[in-house]
Amino acid sequence: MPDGRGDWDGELVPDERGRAARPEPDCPVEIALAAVAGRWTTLVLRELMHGPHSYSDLCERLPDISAKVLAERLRVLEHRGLLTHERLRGFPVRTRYQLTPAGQALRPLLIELYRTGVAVDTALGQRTVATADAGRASR
Amino acid sequence: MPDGRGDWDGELVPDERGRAARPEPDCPVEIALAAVAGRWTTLVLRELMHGPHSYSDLCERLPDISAKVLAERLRVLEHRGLLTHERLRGFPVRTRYQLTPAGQALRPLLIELYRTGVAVDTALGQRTVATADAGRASR
DNA sequence: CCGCATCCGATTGGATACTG
DNA sequence: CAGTATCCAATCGGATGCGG
Repeated sequence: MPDGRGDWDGELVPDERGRAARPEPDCPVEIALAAVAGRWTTLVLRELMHGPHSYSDLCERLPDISAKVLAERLRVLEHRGLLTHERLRGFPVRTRYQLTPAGQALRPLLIELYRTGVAVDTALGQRTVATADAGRASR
Repeated sequence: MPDGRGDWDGELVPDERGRAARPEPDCPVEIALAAVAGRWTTLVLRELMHGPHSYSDLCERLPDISAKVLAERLRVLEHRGLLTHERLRGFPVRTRYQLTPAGQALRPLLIELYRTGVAVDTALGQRTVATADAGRASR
């Protein structure tokens, strides 16, 4: 075996890029994680998933995000090719943020994140009942 | 509408917990993100997905992770109920880290992260080609 | 073998104030 | 309306060294 390990799980690690021994930026898992990383990012993506929005649209729908962080998230998402922005002429000025196909490709991931969160929650609930003292190791 | 919005996407936001206007710790998406958050975390999970491992097993398979970070990841994952550890008697001492059912519930998410990373990559490749054309045509 | 303690540079995200 | 600029406290992750 090239990497000295023959016990890879083909479902979990379908090809060579998933066998990295360290976090590599070109590993698909890292690419996906980077796309949704950072506080507020998934919420911004959620809003953009149902169509283009202006900056102030996003501010309204996410009232507690600061201008700095929102601008930063949009900048990074654009830099990664996940969205584009377009300045619309007229007054007042508006900007239209819109997901690219690459950005829309994140939709199944958001759905899976939600589903997994529910599944973990459920499993923890079961565990609390099943092994009532297993989770109290930390302090 | 309770929240003044009737345009929620039922696939993306199946229930009330996904409609938060801010990152809430009890939102399923946040729960799942928290589980895989942090550098090295998905790699540690990947290793534990195919069975229990000792601390030094993990060190060997992830040679570049520092002891501090590995211990920290294991501590947090345990605190979240995603794994358990068990000290095995004998010499030398060994510790057995093992995923709980809640931890195993992360498997589909890891698979989806990989799949999404590939999809984003592919879409970006397409876009480079597509916008290269569009750019020539429109500009 | 299995970690924890400490130090430290870098990054993060929030608050506030200001501009085209 | 759509952001930028600056400051700041908190967290993160890596390195090193030590203890059970």
